[in-house]
Formats: sequence, structure tokens, C-alpha cells
Amino acid sequence: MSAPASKSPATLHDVAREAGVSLATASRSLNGSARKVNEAYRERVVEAAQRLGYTTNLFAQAVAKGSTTTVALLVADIADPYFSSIAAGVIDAASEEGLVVTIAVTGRNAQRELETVKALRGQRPRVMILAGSRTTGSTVEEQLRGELSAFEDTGGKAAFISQDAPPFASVLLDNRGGARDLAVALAGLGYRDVAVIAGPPEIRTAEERLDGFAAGLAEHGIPLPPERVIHTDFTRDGGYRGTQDLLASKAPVDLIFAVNDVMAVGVVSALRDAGIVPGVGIGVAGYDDIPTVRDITPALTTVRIPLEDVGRRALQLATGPAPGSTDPMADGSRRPIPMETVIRESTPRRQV
Amino acid sequence: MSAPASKSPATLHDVAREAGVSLATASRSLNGSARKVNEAYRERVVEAAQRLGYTTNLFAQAVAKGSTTTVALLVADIADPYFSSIAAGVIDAASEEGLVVTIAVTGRNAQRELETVKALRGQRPRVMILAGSRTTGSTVEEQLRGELSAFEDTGGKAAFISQDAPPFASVLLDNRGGARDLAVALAGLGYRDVAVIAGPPEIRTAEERLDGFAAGLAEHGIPLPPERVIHTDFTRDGGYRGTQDLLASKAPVDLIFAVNDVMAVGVVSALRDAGIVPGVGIGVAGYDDIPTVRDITPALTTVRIPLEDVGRRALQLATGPAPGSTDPMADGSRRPIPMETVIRESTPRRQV
DNA sequence: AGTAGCAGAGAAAGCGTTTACCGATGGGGG
DNA sequence: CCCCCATCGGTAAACGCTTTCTCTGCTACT
Repeated sequence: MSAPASKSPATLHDVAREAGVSLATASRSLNGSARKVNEAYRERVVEAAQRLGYTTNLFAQAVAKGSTTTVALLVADIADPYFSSIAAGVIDAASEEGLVVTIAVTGRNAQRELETVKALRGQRPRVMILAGSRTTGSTVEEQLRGELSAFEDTGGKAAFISQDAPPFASVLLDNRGGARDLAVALAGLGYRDVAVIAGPPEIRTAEERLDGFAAGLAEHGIPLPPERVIHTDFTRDGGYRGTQDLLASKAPVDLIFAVNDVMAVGVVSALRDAGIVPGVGIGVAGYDDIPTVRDITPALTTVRIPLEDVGRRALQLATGPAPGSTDPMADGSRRPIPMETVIRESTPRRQV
Repeated sequence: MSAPASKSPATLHDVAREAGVSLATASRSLNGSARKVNEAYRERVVEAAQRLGYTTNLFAQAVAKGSTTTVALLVADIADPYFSSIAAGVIDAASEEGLVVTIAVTGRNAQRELETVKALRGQRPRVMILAGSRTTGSTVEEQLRGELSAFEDTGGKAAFISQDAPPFASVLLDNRGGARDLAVALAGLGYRDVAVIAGPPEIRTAEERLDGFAAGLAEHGIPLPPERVIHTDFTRDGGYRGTQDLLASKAPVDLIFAVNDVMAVGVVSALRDAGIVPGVGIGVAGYDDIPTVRDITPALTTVRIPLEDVGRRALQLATGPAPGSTDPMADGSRRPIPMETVIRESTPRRQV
């Protein structure tokens, strides 16, 4: 049982020989070169390539051309629906442009993110998209920015998702506005004793949502004292534990807002385990509108983000307007993606 | 506002010059070359690299070495939790080995899958992992196999997930056994009038689950007449519509098994919309144990697959045992991943 | 002290492409 | 009928890296 001979893949050289033309002609025939090539030759080359099962070696092409067709996408956790939806958008948009997407996961770890960026730089991607990174203001963040600057200086383009990180491009999500609108809507439904299950303080997205929500409440004169804000991590389990802590504090609560849906699902679960019927005893709201929240009971009130569009847009932003054009996206990129409050069963009108 | 000068990235050449050594020495210093290099030199080189912000150009390295550090992963839909969990496993295992993962989505379209494989071949990945591909027996499938054979002939390694596709490696899931066990368990709970929301007939995974389930029922003398089997597509919406069709047929049903959880969620939703309480009026079971099903009401009975492990294993299988060793995985790879029936609220013991 | 042997630096030949440049061919204008 | 120019193959030089091979300068052994 010996391993197969493992001949190396056919090269352009082979194709050229097979077709009886020169290397240059073969090359020109196979990629839409600017220069014309005799149709008869071209056909022969294409046929030969076919016959040999030739595929252009993208690496060699990249080294010769000095540019690649790769997009690098960094996410915190690809199994999280928030990120996988964004990834779907990025991949979709990328494949339209003939780009190939490399995904790396950073596990919400700034150090790891930095190292990943460094490693990915070796791939010389055209574009790097960072979703779900922390902004800690730490030296690690400085290094990250340095790395990205260097990346851009050498012809790459970096784009952030949901994080304003000048001078880099970013797809801005109006987290603050969305959360504010949600708070206003909920206040309108009669909720008064509000608690928030917030994310880790160093995740800016989470903080923006918290701020916006507090602002919306304030407009209705509803306070949000610090002890009603529980910082925990961005997972279902974080939501669960945060809720337990909240309940243990015995604070009177008629609404819990979790700054993302994954956590909100944990909230619902914790409430139920504590014998409280979510939506009846205590209202629950989340953020993101991941598919699951439509299917749980009660269906969750949340803020919808068009996540696939966000991913798509990040890519477009980064691959940029056709060079030479007067950048029509330039200001569009600064305009945050609008979001929509979606009221569902988990926050019925409050009995008075 | 002119674009930045965009100098090209530092090359090894630059590093060598900066360190005052030869190209060869620089190369040897930076990658753990077999050959020794004077420690003093090495340090100078490393420092120079640091100073210049040098990162090895992986493309150039690949073309020089003739081998890459890329893994290509093909999934039907990255936003589907089944696939995103697998992807998480693959990425995790890959990054342990210093490999970088490229993800492409094929949208359950055989033609597109074929084209994707072709395109991805240009990247000369070390490994290609195919999850969720169709097996249609069609000419497209033949072409796909041809493409993969060529890929392996030229030194690559292909691995399938949940699909026995000799001679290629695959991580086998015991779909049939898992479904059989589930059926037996459900029969034991007293269910008798069973219907199945099945997947598209050309997806083998779906058919195996259907078969296994029917077999398990048969052991208990429970029939599964063809009209109780509804073929629909592998989405939540497919499950929803399939259930509507089923209900419209007026067949007496006390249990619906959907061949995957995503569809099962659709089943639950359809039942509820039809005024039937899932779990009380009609039992519901799914397959996969995606996170959501634990959180919906009623929590779904399902079959657990360790999806991340599956992904991880696929990668290990493909990167293979250390060359030279006597392939301890060789038979292990043929041993299907075990699965576990998980009974939850959606299938309470049936009243007699 | 002389030589075998070896360590290790450097030169150079690739790896599979692209692309500037060269030169041949053929057509059209004077 | 000749010359110039446009057109289009081919040749060869990159691209950034690895790796083989050559060659120098030691160490170490007899």
C-alpha cells in the first residue's frame, strides 16, 4: 500500500509545451491579459490546460503580480450566530469579486488577535476585516494598530466592524441609537424597574449599547443605577449567571435588557429556572436579532441588525470604490447602519 | 488627500541587507532551518526583521517550498449552526498546526461546489474538507470526484464530513445508528403514529437518518408508510412547510421527527401556528443538537453530535498521522463518530 | 606540524507566474 | 515597390523565498 506517486500539479510550462506555444502566450491566453492573443492559439492553450487539469497556481501568481486575492476575516467566535452571519455576508460579497476568504478566530482575546493579525499578514491579504475585537486602550491595542498601519502602508486595507477606529475604515453600527430606541419603546410599554446584563466593559460595542439604553431610559425619567447593571461575559452562560446574580440581589425588576441576544437567551433560561415566567413576570429584551430568538418562548424583543449586509458592506468598503473614482462610499462609510427595534412577546405592555 | 505611498512590504532581502548577512543566512535564521546558523547572526537577523516589520511572505514561501499551509473548507452555509460548529472545530485544530483556513460556501449547490473546488485548487491547499455536499450520482458528482482525485494525485488530501466517499477519507457520522437509537427510544416512550420531515433525497446524510429511523421503528413494529415521509429542504422554512403539508393530509400523528434540528425548529413553529402544542399534542424530535434546541419551548429531543470534534477530527484525519508512522487513525477513520440520544421535553412519555 | 574533516557563510539555481522588451511578420501609405 | 508601423509570439528578467552546492576557515586528530 504505497502512497500514490504524487506528481506535482501541471504547471503553466507544461501547458505551454502541450499546446506548443511559449510560456508567455500560454499565460496571456489563460488570464484575460490586456494584450491580444491569436484566437487559434488561445484555444489550443485552453484545451491543453483542460487536458492537463491545469489550475493556475495562485501563490505563484501572487508572487509574480505582487498582489493576492485573499481576504482575511477575524472573528471572536465563528460558532456564534452574530459572527457567522457576518461571515456569510463577507464570504458572499467576496466570492462575487473572485476573492477567497480566510477566517481566523480570536476567541475575544486581544493578545491572540494581535498574533493572528501578524500571522495573517504573511498571507498578504488584500483586505483584513476585524469583527468583534476588543478595544482596551492597552499596549496590545497599540501594537494592533501599529500592525494594521503597517499593513495599510504596504498596500493592504483594514476594516473594522462595529468599531470606530480611525484612521481605519469601519462599518459603523448605531449601537447607541438602536439601544436608545429600544429603551424608549420599552419605556412606552410601561417598564420602569430596569436592569441590564451588560458585556465586558472593554468591549466597546457592549458599552455603546449600555449607554444608549441608559440614555433612552433617562429620556423617560427612568433611572439605571449602577447596581442594576451587571457586567458579565458575552455568552449564553454569562447571561445566565448575570441573571442569577441580579435575582439574588433582590432588587425589584420588571425588565431585563441583555446587550446581546445570546446573553438574553441565557437570561430567559435563568428566569425560568428561578420560577419566573419570562415575559410575564419580568420582561426580557436582547440585541442583534439572531435567528434563535424568534423561536424561543417567549419570542424575544430585540434590535435587528442586518448582519449579512454588515459583512457584505465591510468587504465592499475595504475592497473600496474603483480606484480613481471619487470615493462615493467615503461618507457613506461613516453613516452607521440603521437598526430596527423589534417588539415581541417577551415584552408585553406592562399592566398598570 | 492622496493615497499613502504604499511602499511594498519589507522583503527577506531587505532584512538580509539590514543585518549585513546573506539572503541564505537570513532565511535560515528566520525559519527553523535544519541547518545551524551562528547565534550571533541569527540574533542580528531577528532584530533586523523586527525593526523592519518583516513578515515572511507566505506566498513566496509556498512557491519556493512547493507546499502551503492552507486548509480549504467547503460548507453549504456558514450561518447554519451545524456548519459553523464544524468550522469552529476545523479552525481550532488547524491553528494548532499553524495552518490557515479558507472557507467557501457552496449553498448546497452541486454545480457551485464543483466550481468552488476547482477555484480552491488554485490555492494549492494542503487539505480540502468537504462538509454538506450532495451526492447525486450525477455527472457533476463524477467531475467533483475527478477533481478531488487530481487534487490528491498532486499531493493534496481531501476529506469528507458525514459522507462515505471512497477512496477519500471521511469522518463518518453514524447517522443511521443514531437515528435508529432515537427511534427505539421514542417507541419506548409510547409513540406510534410517526411522521418524518425528511431532507432532500439527494443529501445522503438526510437519507441515512431517515433509513435508520425507519429501521428503529420497524424493530418495534411501527410502520412508516411513504405518505408519512415528507421531503423538503434542509432549512427551518422547509420544516415549517413540510409540517403544514403533513397536517393538511389529516393523517393521525403523535410524533414528528425532523432529520435535522433546524427543520425541527420549523416544525415546532408550524405546530404552534396550527394551534397544536408541541410536545403535548404532538411530540417533536430533531437531530444534531444545535444550541438553539435547548432553549426553545419545548426543549427538543434530538441526537447529539459532537460537531466541533467532528471538525477537528476531519482536519486531523486529513493532515494525517505523522508521516512514517503506521497510521493509527487508518481504521479509526472508518469508525463512525458515536452519537447520543438526548430526550427532552418535546417527547414526553406518551399517555396510554 | 600537517592534513582530514566539518561547520557554516554565501552564491546561485530554482519554484510557477507575469510582463517588459525584442524582433519578426504583414499591411498600408507614399 | 519600399518603408514604417502596428500587431503579436517569444525570450528572459523579475517576484520573494528556499535549498543545494561551493568554498572558506576552523578544529581536531595523528
